[in-house]
Amino acid sequence: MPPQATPNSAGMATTSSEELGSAAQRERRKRIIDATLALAAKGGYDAVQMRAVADKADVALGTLYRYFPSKVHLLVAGLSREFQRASEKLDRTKIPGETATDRLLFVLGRNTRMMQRDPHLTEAMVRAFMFADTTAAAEVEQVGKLMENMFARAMGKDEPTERDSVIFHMIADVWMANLVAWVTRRASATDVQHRLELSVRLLLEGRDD
Amino acid sequence: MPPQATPNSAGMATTSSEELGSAAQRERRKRIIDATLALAAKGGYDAVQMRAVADKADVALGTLYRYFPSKVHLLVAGLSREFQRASEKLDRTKIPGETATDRLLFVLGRNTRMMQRDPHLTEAMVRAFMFADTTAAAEVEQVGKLMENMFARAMGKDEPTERDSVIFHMIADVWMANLVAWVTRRASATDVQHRLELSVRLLLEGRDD
DNA sequence: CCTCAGAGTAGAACGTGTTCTATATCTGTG
DNA sequence: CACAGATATAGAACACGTTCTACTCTGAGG
Repeated sequence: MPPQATPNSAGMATTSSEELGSAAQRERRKRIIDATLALAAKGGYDAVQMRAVADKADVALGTLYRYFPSKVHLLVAGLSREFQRASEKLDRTKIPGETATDRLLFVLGRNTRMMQRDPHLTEAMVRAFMFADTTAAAEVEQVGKLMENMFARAMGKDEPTERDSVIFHMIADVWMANLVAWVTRRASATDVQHRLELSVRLLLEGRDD
Repeated sequence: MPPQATPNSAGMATTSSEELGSAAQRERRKRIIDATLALAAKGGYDAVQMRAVADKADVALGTLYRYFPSKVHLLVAGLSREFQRASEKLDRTKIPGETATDRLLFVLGRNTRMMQRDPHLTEAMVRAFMFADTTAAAEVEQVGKLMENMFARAMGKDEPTERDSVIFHMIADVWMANLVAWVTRRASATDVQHRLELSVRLLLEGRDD
Protein backbone atom coordinates (compact mmCIF):
# COMPACT_ATOMS: atom_id res chain seq x y z
CA MET A 1 0.00 0.00 0.00
CA PRO A 2 1.18 3.55 -0.71
CA PRO A 3 2.32 5.57 2.29
CA GLN A 4 -0.59 7.81 1.43
CA ALA A 5 -3.31 5.70 3.08
CA THR A 6 -4.68 8.59 5.06
CA PRO A 7 -7.59 8.68 7.48
CA ASN A 8 -9.83 10.56 5.13
CA SER A 9 -9.13 8.69 1.96
CA ALA A 10 -12.36 6.69 1.93
CA GLY A 11 -15.24 9.08 2.44
CA MET A 12 -18.41 7.80 0.80
CA ALA A 13 -22.09 7.32 1.34
CA THR A 14 -22.63 6.27 4.96
CA THR A 15 -24.69 9.16 6.19
CA SER A 16 -23.14 9.74 9.54
CA SER A 17 -20.64 7.65 11.46
CA GLU A 18 -17.80 7.07 9.04
CA GLU A 19 -15.54 4.30 10.19
CA LEU A 20 -12.49 6.36 10.76
CA GLY A 21 -9.37 5.08 12.46
CA SER A 22 -8.87 5.23 16.19
CA ALA A 23 -10.89 7.21 18.66
CA ALA A 24 -8.02 9.66 18.85
CA GLN A 25 -8.23 10.15 15.14
CA ARG A 26 -11.96 10.75 15.16
CA GLU A 27 -11.37 13.16 17.98
CA ARG A 28 -8.71 15.01 15.99
CA ARG A 29 -10.91 15.19 12.95
CA LYS A 30 -13.69 16.66 15.01
CA ARG A 31 -11.40 19.23 16.59
CA ILE A 32 -10.23 20.25 13.14
CA ILE A 33 -13.71 20.80 11.79
CA ASP A 34 -14.71 22.61 14.97
CA ALA A 35 -11.76 24.92 14.60
CA THR A 36 -12.56 25.48 10.94
CA LEU A 37 -16.15 26.40 11.56
CA ALA A 38 -15.26 28.61 14.51
CA LEU A 39 -12.78 30.58 12.43
CA ALA A 40 -15.19 30.72 9.51
CA ALA A 41 -17.96 31.99 11.74
CA LYS A 42 -15.74 34.75 12.99
CA GLY A 43 -14.19 35.99 9.76
CA GLY A 44 -15.44 34.05 6.76
CA TYR A 45 -13.47 32.34 4.04
CA ASP A 46 -10.33 34.45 4.41
CA ALA A 47 -10.16 33.90 8.14
CA VAL A 48 -9.97 30.16 7.68
CA GLN A 49 -6.20 30.05 7.42
CA MET A 50 -4.62 26.67 7.51
CA ARG A 51 -2.06 27.59 10.16
CA ALA A 52 -4.77 29.11 12.29
CA VAL A 53 -6.96 26.02 11.94
CA ALA A 54 -4.05 23.77 12.87
CA ASP A 55 -3.24 25.91 15.90
CA LYS A 56 -6.79 26.11 17.11
CA ALA A 57 -7.35 22.39 16.58
CA ASP A 58 -4.06 21.74 18.32
CA VAL A 59 -2.58 19.64 15.54
CA ALA A 60 0.44 20.20 13.36
CA LEU A 61 0.01 21.69 9.93
CA GLY A 62 1.14 18.44 8.36
CA THR A 63 -1.50 16.56 10.29
CA LEU A 64 -4.19 18.94 9.16
CA TYR A 65 -3.18 18.22 5.58
CA ARG A 66 -3.18 14.51 6.22
CA TYR A 67 -6.79 14.74 7.26
CA PHE A 68 -7.94 17.27 4.68
CA PRO A 69 -5.92 17.73 1.54
CA SER A 70 -6.92 21.35 1.00
CA LYS A 71 -8.75 24.29 2.45
CA VAL A 72 -11.66 23.60 0.16
CA HIS A 73 -11.94 19.99 1.30
CA LEU A 74 -11.92 21.24 4.84
CA LEU A 75 -14.72 23.72 4.34
CA VAL A 76 -16.82 21.36 2.27
CA ALA A 77 -16.42 18.77 5.02
CA GLY A 78 -17.65 21.43 7.41
CA LEU A 79 -20.66 22.12 5.24
CA SER A 80 -21.32 18.43 5.06
CA ARG A 81 -21.31 18.11 8.81
CA GLU A 82 -23.59 21.08 9.19
CA PHE A 83 -26.07 19.65 6.73
CA GLN A 84 -25.94 16.29 8.41
CA ARG A 85 -26.78 17.92 11.69
CA ALA A 86 -29.54 19.99 10.20
CA SER A 87 -30.91 16.88 8.57
CA GLU A 88 -30.85 14.93 11.80
CA LYS A 89 -32.53 17.73 13.65
CA LEU A 90 -35.15 17.84 10.95
CA ASP A 91 -35.83 14.17 11.36
CA ARG A 92 -36.80 14.83 14.94
CA THR A 93 -39.23 17.54 13.86
CA LYS A 94 -42.70 17.32 12.49
CA ILE A 95 -42.64 19.26 9.25
CA PRO A 96 -45.72 21.46 8.86
CA GLY A 97 -47.52 22.06 5.59
CA GLU A 98 -50.51 20.71 3.73
CA THR A 99 -48.84 19.84 0.46
CA ALA A 100 -45.48 18.36 -0.34
CA THR A 101 -44.52 21.70 -1.86
CA ASP A 102 -45.32 23.54 1.32
CA ARG A 103 -43.29 21.12 3.37
CA LEU A 104 -40.34 21.46 1.04
CA LEU A 105 -40.60 25.21 1.23
CA PHE A 106 -40.68 25.00 4.99
CA VAL A 107 -37.47 22.99 5.03
CA LEU A 108 -35.77 25.25 2.54
CA GLY A 109 -36.81 28.37 4.38
CA ARG A 110 -35.73 27.01 7.71
CA ASN A 111 -32.31 26.05 6.46
CA THR A 112 -31.92 29.31 4.62
CA ARG A 113 -32.71 31.30 7.73
CA MET A 114 -30.38 29.15 9.74
CA MET A 115 -27.56 29.87 7.34
CA GLN A 116 -28.37 33.54 7.14
CA ARG A 117 -28.03 33.76 10.89
CA ASP A 118 -24.31 33.13 10.45
CA PRO A 119 -23.26 35.13 7.41
CA HIS A 120 -19.52 34.61 7.71
CA LEU A 121 -19.81 30.90 8.22
CA THR A 122 -22.18 30.61 5.31
CA GLU A 123 -19.94 32.70 3.10
CA ALA A 124 -16.97 30.49 3.84
CA MET A 125 -18.76 27.20 3.29
CA VAL A 126 -20.76 28.20 0.26
CA ARG A 127 -17.86 29.78 -1.55
CA ALA A 128 -15.69 26.75 -0.92
CA PHE A 129 -18.50 24.54 -2.15
CA MET A 130 -18.79 26.43 -5.41
CA PHE A 131 -15.05 26.79 -5.88
CA ALA A 132 -14.28 23.12 -5.33
CA ASP A 133 -12.32 21.48 -8.11
CA THR A 134 -12.35 17.89 -9.33
CA THR A 135 -10.26 16.69 -6.40
CA ALA A 136 -13.10 17.58 -4.08
CA ALA A 137 -15.85 16.36 -6.37
CA ALA A 138 -16.69 13.41 -4.13
CA GLU A 139 -17.16 15.62 -1.10
CA VAL A 140 -19.27 18.06 -3.07
CA GLU A 141 -21.35 15.23 -4.40
CA GLN A 142 -21.93 14.01 -0.88
CA VAL A 143 -23.28 17.39 0.12
CA GLY A 144 -25.54 17.21 -2.89
CA LYS A 145 -26.84 13.86 -1.72
CA LEU A 146 -27.54 15.27 1.72
CA MET A 147 -29.62 18.04 0.22
CA GLU A 148 -31.50 15.65 -2.00
CA ASN A 149 -32.29 13.37 0.92
CA MET A 150 -33.44 16.27 3.00
CA PHE A 151 -35.78 17.39 0.24
CA ALA A 152 -37.03 13.90 -0.38
CA ARG A 153 -37.74 13.39 3.28
CA ALA A 154 -39.53 16.71 3.47
CA MET A 155 -41.81 15.77 0.60
CA GLY A 156 -42.41 12.27 1.87
CA LYS A 157 -40.88 10.77 -1.25
CA ASP A 158 -38.96 8.01 0.37
CA GLU A 159 -37.67 6.62 -2.85
CA PRO A 160 -37.73 9.36 -5.43
CA THR A 161 -37.96 8.58 -9.11
CA GLU A 162 -35.23 9.60 -11.49
CA ARG A 163 -37.30 12.61 -12.41
CA ASP A 164 -37.76 13.57 -8.76
CA SER A 165 -34.05 13.38 -8.33
CA VAL A 166 -33.40 15.71 -11.21
CA ILE A 167 -35.87 18.18 -9.81
CA PHE A 168 -34.34 18.02 -6.35
CA HIS A 169 -31.02 18.62 -7.95
CA MET A 170 -32.33 21.72 -9.67
CA ILE A 171 -33.79 23.01 -6.46
CA ALA A 172 -30.48 22.48 -4.75
CA ASP A 173 -28.79 24.38 -7.57
CA VAL A 174 -31.16 27.29 -7.28
CA TRP A 175 -30.82 27.28 -3.53
CA MET A 176 -27.04 27.36 -3.62
CA ALA A 177 -26.96 29.98 -6.35
CA ASN A 178 -29.19 32.18 -4.26
CA LEU A 179 -27.03 31.71 -1.21
CA VAL A 180 -24.01 32.70 -3.26
CA ALA A 181 -25.82 35.81 -4.43
CA TRP A 182 -26.85 36.61 -0.88
CA VAL A 183 -23.35 36.06 0.44
CA THR A 184 -21.92 38.49 -2.10
CA ARG A 185 -24.71 40.96 -1.38
CA ARG A 186 -26.16 40.72 -4.83
CA ALA A 187 -29.45 39.56 -3.37
CA SER A 188 -31.27 40.43 -0.16
CA ALA A 189 -32.75 37.87 2.17
CA THR A 190 -36.15 38.81 0.79
CA ASP A 191 -35.00 38.30 -2.77
CA VAL A 192 -33.76 34.88 -1.84
CA GLN A 193 -36.99 33.93 -0.19
CA HIS A 194 -39.10 35.07 -3.13
CA ARG A 195 -36.96 33.38 -5.69
CA LEU A 196 -36.90 30.12 -3.81
CA GLU A 197 -40.63 30.16 -3.41
CA LEU A 198 -41.24 30.90 -7.05
CA SER A 199 -38.81 28.30 -8.30
CA VAL A 200 -40.14 25.59 -6.10
CA ARG A 201 -43.71 26.26 -7.08
CA LEU A 202 -42.88 26.34 -10.75
CA LEU A 203 -40.70 23.27 -10.63
CA LEU A 204 -43.02 21.19 -8.50
CA GLU A 205 -46.47 22.36 -9.47
CA GLY A 206 -46.05 24.28 -12.66
CA ARG A 207 -47.92 27.20 -11.20
CA ASP A 208 -47.31 30.26 -9.18
CA ASP A 209 -49.76 31.34 -6.53
CA MET B 1 -9.01 62.69 -6.20
CA PRO B 2 -7.42 59.52 -4.86
CA PRO B 3 -4.46 58.14 -6.81
CA GLN B 4 -6.64 55.09 -7.35
CA ALA B 5 -8.73 56.49 -10.23
CA THR B 6 -7.98 53.50 -12.42
CA PRO B 7 -9.03 52.84 -15.98
CA ASN B 8 -11.44 50.12 -15.05
CA SER B 9 -13.11 51.73 -12.11
CA ALA B 10 -16.41 52.50 -13.83
CA GLY B 11 -17.70 49.35 -15.49
CA MET B 12 -21.48 49.40 -15.81
CA ALA B 13 -24.27 48.74 -18.19
CA THR B 14 -23.19 49.90 -21.67
CA THR B 15 -23.22 46.64 -23.48
CA SER B 16 -20.08 46.93 -25.48
CA SER B 17 -17.80 49.90 -26.03
CA GLU B 18 -17.01 51.22 -22.57
CA GLU B 19 -15.48 54.64 -22.67
CA LEU B 20 -12.07 53.70 -21.46
CA GLY B 21 -9.09 56.03 -21.49
CA SER B 22 -6.79 56.38 -24.48
CA ALA B 23 -6.56 54.03 -27.41
CA ALA B 24 -3.36 52.66 -25.91
CA GLN B 25 -5.25 51.85 -22.75
CA ARG B 26 -8.05 50.10 -24.57
CA GLU B 27 -5.39 48.22 -26.45
CA ARG B 28 -3.65 47.17 -23.22
CA ARG B 29 -6.86 46.07 -21.68
CA LYS B 30 -7.63 43.94 -24.68
CA ARG B 31 -4.16 42.38 -24.66
CA ILE B 32 -4.60 41.53 -20.99
CA ILE B 33 -7.91 39.79 -21.51
CA ASP B 34 -6.56 38.01 -24.57
CA ALA B 35 -3.62 36.75 -22.56
CA THR B 36 -5.90 35.67 -19.75
CA LEU B 37 -8.20 33.69 -21.98
CA ALA B 38 -5.31 32.14 -23.86
CA LEU B 39 -3.72 30.90 -20.66
CA ALA B 40 -7.06 29.76 -19.33
CA ALA B 41 -7.78 27.86 -22.51
CA LYS B 42 -4.48 26.09 -22.21
CA GLY B 43 -4.45 25.14 -18.55
CA GLY B 44 -7.58 26.32 -16.77
CA TYR B 45 -7.90 28.34 -13.60
CA ASP B 46 -4.52 27.40 -12.16
CA ALA B 47 -2.69 28.29 -15.35
CA VAL B 48 -3.97 31.84 -15.19
CA GLN B 49 -1.10 33.14 -13.10
CA MET B 50 -0.86 36.83 -12.71
CA ARG B 51 2.82 37.00 -13.63
CA ALA B 52 2.18 34.86 -16.68
CA VAL B 53 -0.73 37.05 -17.77
CA ALA B 54 1.36 40.17 -17.35
CA ASP B 55 4.20 38.65 -19.35
CA LYS B 56 2.00 37.43 -22.14
CA ALA B 57 0.11 40.70 -22.34
CA ASP B 58 3.42 42.52 -22.27
CA VAL B 59 2.55 44.75 -19.36
CA ALA B 60 4.08 45.04 -15.92
CA LEU B 61 2.49 43.23 -13.02
CA GLY B 62 1.61 46.54 -11.43
CA THR B 63 -0.18 47.61 -14.58
CA LEU B 64 -2.14 44.40 -14.68
CA TYR B 65 -3.34 45.14 -11.17
CA ARG B 66 -4.19 48.68 -12.10
CA TYR B 67 -6.53 47.36 -14.76
CA PHE B 68 -7.93 44.40 -12.85
CA PRO B 69 -7.72 44.38 -9.09
CA SER B 70 -7.64 40.60 -8.77
CA LYS B 71 -7.46 37.34 -10.63
CA VAL B 72 -11.17 36.86 -10.17
CA HIS B 73 -11.97 40.27 -11.63
CA LEU B 74 -9.79 39.39 -14.56
CA LEU B 75 -11.51 36.10 -15.29
CA VAL B 76 -14.97 37.47 -14.78
CA ALA B 77 -14.12 40.27 -17.19
CA GLY B 78 -13.06 37.56 -19.62
CA LEU B 79 -16.35 35.76 -19.17
CA SER B 80 -18.15 39.01 -19.68
CA ARG B 81 -16.37 39.64 -22.96
CA GLU B 82 -17.07 36.12 -24.15
CA PHE B 83 -20.74 36.47 -23.38
CA GLN B 84 -20.87 39.84 -25.09
CA ARG B 85 -19.38 38.30 -28.19
CA ALA B 86 -21.70 35.33 -28.09
CA SER B 87 -24.60 37.69 -27.63
CA GLU B 88 -23.57 39.83 -30.58
CA LYS B 89 -23.11 36.82 -32.76
CA LEU B 90 -26.51 35.63 -31.72
CA ASP B 91 -28.04 38.92 -32.74
CA ARG B 92 -26.81 38.28 -36.26
CA THR B 93 -28.43 34.84 -36.29
CA LYS B 94 -32.00 33.84 -36.85
CA ILE B 95 -32.93 31.74 -33.86
CA PRO B 96 -34.91 28.65 -34.86
CA GLY B 97 -37.79 27.23 -32.88
CA GLU B 98 -41.57 27.41 -32.91
CA THR B 99 -42.13 28.47 -29.35
CA ALA B 100 -40.29 30.89 -27.10
CA THR B 101 -39.22 27.92 -25.00
CA ASP B 102 -37.69 26.20 -27.99
CA ARG B 103 -35.79 29.29 -28.96
CA LEU B 104 -34.49 29.73 -25.44
CA LEU B 105 -33.41 26.12 -25.40
CA PHE B 106 -31.65 26.62 -28.69
CA VAL B 107 -29.68 29.53 -27.31
CA LEU B 108 -28.85 27.73 -24.10
CA GLY B 109 -27.77 24.60 -25.92
CA ARG B 110 -25.68 26.51 -28.37
CA ASN B 111 -23.84 28.41 -25.67
CA THR B 112 -23.40 25.31 -23.60
CA ARG B 113 -21.85 23.44 -26.50
CA MET B 114 -19.65 26.39 -27.26
CA MET B 115 -18.36 26.42 -23.71
CA GLN B 116 -17.93 22.69 -23.62
CA ARG B 117 -15.71 22.90 -26.65
CA ASP B 118 -13.15 24.65 -24.46
CA PRO B 119 -13.19 22.84 -21.13
CA HIS B 120 -10.20 24.56 -19.58
CA LEU B 121 -11.36 28.00 -20.51
CA THR B 122 -14.82 27.27 -19.21
CA GLU B 123 -13.45 25.84 -16.00
CA ALA B 124 -11.41 28.95 -15.36
CA MET B 125 -14.16 31.43 -16.08
CA VAL B 126 -16.97 29.57 -14.37
CA ARG B 127 -15.03 28.86 -11.22
CA ALA B 128 -13.93 32.47 -10.96
CA PHE B 129 -17.52 33.57 -11.49
CA MET B 130 -18.77 31.40 -8.65
CA PHE B 131 -15.88 32.23 -6.35
CA ALA B 132 -16.17 35.98 -6.78
CA ASP B 133 -16.51 37.90 -3.55
CA THR B 134 -18.28 41.18 -2.82
CA THR B 135 -15.52 43.24 -4.42
CA ALA B 136 -16.37 41.69 -7.78
CA ALA B 137 -20.11 41.75 -7.27
CA ALA B 138 -20.61 44.45 -9.89
CA GLU B 139 -18.78 42.48 -12.55
CA VAL B 140 -20.68 39.32 -11.68
CA GLU B 141 -23.91 41.23 -11.82
CA GLN B 142 -23.01 42.48 -15.27
CA VAL B 143 -22.52 38.95 -16.49
CA GLY B 144 -25.91 38.13 -15.02
CA LYS B 145 -27.43 40.97 -16.99
CA LEU B 146 -25.83 39.71 -20.18
CA MET B 147 -27.35 36.31 -19.67
CA GLU B 148 -30.75 37.78 -18.93
CA ASN B 149 -30.64 39.91 -22.04
CA MET B 150 -29.60 37.01 -24.15
CA PHE B 151 -32.51 34.95 -22.85
CA ALA B 152 -34.95 37.79 -23.24
CA ARG B 153 -33.85 38.36 -26.81
CA ALA B 154 -34.13 34.67 -27.56
CA MET B 155 -37.68 34.58 -26.34
CA GLY B 156 -38.65 37.78 -28.03
CA LYS B 157 -39.47 39.45 -24.72
CA ASP B 158 -37.99 42.81 -25.40
CA GLU B 159 -38.99 44.24 -22.09
CA PRO B 160 -39.47 41.40 -19.66
CA THR B 161 -41.74 41.76 -16.67
CA GLU B 162 -40.41 41.48 -13.16
CA ARG B 163 -41.57 37.88 -13.14
CA ASP B 164 -39.81 37.15 -16.43
CA SER B 165 -36.66 38.56 -14.94
CA VAL B 166 -36.84 36.32 -11.93
CA ILE B 167 -37.34 33.32 -14.16
CA PHE B 168 -34.42 34.27 -16.38
CA HIS B 169 -32.37 34.62 -13.28
CA MET B 170 -33.31 31.12 -12.18
CA ILE B 171 -32.46 29.70 -15.56
CA ALA B 172 -29.11 31.40 -15.43
CA ASP B 173 -28.56 29.92 -11.97
CA VAL B 174 -29.39 26.44 -13.15
CA TRP B 175 -27.24 26.87 -16.21
CA MET B 176 -24.22 28.01 -14.24
CA ALA B 177 -24.67 25.32 -11.62
CA ASN B 178 -24.73 22.71 -14.34
CA LEU B 179 -21.62 24.12 -15.91
CA VAL B 180 -19.89 23.98 -12.56
CA ALA B 181 -20.94 20.36 -12.18
CA TRP B 182 -19.74 19.58 -15.68
CA VAL B 183 -16.44 21.34 -15.12
CA THR B 184 -15.78 19.30 -12.01
CA ARG B 185 -16.88 16.13 -13.78
CA ARG B 186 -19.85 15.59 -11.56
CA ALA B 187 -22.15 15.75 -14.57
CA SER B 188 -21.72 14.62 -18.16
CA ALA B 189 -22.58 16.76 -21.15
CA THR B 190 -25.70 14.67 -21.56
CA ASP B 191 -26.72 15.22 -17.95
CA VAL B 192 -26.33 18.92 -18.45
CA GLN B 193 -28.42 18.93 -21.58
CA HIS B 194 -31.23 16.93 -20.01
CA ARG B 195 -31.32 18.98 -16.88
CA LEU B 196 -31.38 22.24 -18.76
CA GLU B 197 -34.16 21.05 -20.97
CA LEU B 198 -36.24 19.83 -18.08
CA SER B 199 -35.72 22.95 -15.99
CA VAL B 200 -36.56 25.27 -18.80
CA ARG B 201 -39.72 23.41 -19.70
CA LEU B 202 -40.84 23.29 -16.10
CA LEU B 203 -40.02 26.90 -15.40
CA LEU B 204 -41.50 28.29 -18.58
CA GLU B 205 -44.37 26.00 -19.36
CA GLY B 206 -45.02 24.05 -16.23
CA ARG B 207 -44.85 20.82 -18.14
CA ASP B 208 -42.40 18.32 -19.35
CA ASP B 209 -42.71 16.73 -22.76
C1' DC C 1 10.62 73.62 -25.19
C1' DC C 2 9.75 72.69 -20.12
C1' DT C 3 7.53 70.59 -16.57
C1' DC C 4 5.08 67.77 -13.81
C1' DA C 5 1.32 64.61 -12.74
C1' DG C 6 -0.35 60.41 -14.02
C1' DA C 7 0.62 55.86 -16.11
C1' DG C 8 3.77 52.27 -16.85
C1' DT C 9 7.92 49.33 -15.57
C1' DA C 10 11.08 46.16 -13.09
C1' DG C 11 11.57 43.85 -9.40
C1' DA C 12 11.60 43.26 -4.31
C1' DA C 13 8.70 42.00 -0.55
C1' DC C 14 4.87 39.95 1.93
C1' DG C 15 1.04 36.59 3.15
C1' DT C 16 -1.04 32.40 2.95
C1' DG C 17 -1.93 27.71 0.81
C1' DT C 18 0.75 23.71 0.14
C1' DT C 19 4.79 20.62 0.35
C1' DC C 20 8.90 18.83 2.31
C1' DT C 21 12.35 17.34 5.95
C1' DA C 22 13.85 15.65 10.10
C1' DT C 23 12.50 13.99 14.42
C1' DA C 24 9.48 12.14 17.87
C1' DT C 25 5.59 9.34 19.39
C1' DC C 26 2.33 5.91 19.17
C1' DT C 27 0.49 1.13 18.03
C1' DG C 28 0.30 -3.34 17.23
C1' DT C 29 3.18 -7.70 16.82
C1' DG C 30 6.92 -11.14 17.53
C1' DC D 1 10.10 -5.73 26.00
C1' DA D 2 11.83 -4.39 21.51
C1' DC D 3 11.02 -3.30 17.07
C1' DA D 4 8.77 -1.72 12.52
C1' DG D 5 5.90 1.03 10.45
C1' DA D 6 2.44 4.32 10.60
C1' DT D 7 1.22 8.98 12.48
C1' DA D 8 2.12 13.23 14.48
C1' DT D 9 5.12 17.31 15.27
C1' DA D 10 7.92 21.57 14.46
C1' DG D 11 9.33 24.26 11.31
C1' DA D 12 11.66 25.31 6.87
C1' DA D 13 10.80 25.83 2.09
C1' DC D 14 8.21 26.85 -1.98
C1' DA D 15 4.52 28.89 -5.13
C1' DC D 16 1.59 32.29 -6.42
C1' DG D 17 -1.66 36.25 -5.46
C1' DT D 18 -1.07 40.75 -4.01
C1' DT D 19 1.31 45.01 -2.50
C1' DC D 20 5.03 48.19 -2.37
C1' DT D 21 9.16 50.92 -3.94
C1' DA D 22 11.91 53.39 -6.89
C1' DC D 23 12.49 54.69 -11.32
C1' DT D 24 11.11 55.99 -16.25
C1' DC D 25 8.09 57.47 -19.79
C1' DT D 26 4.27 60.17 -21.82
C1' DG D 27 1.56 63.85 -22.98
C1' DA D 28 -1.22 68.10 -21.87
C1' DG D 29 -0.76 72.95 -20.09
C1' DG D 30 2.13 76.76 -19.71
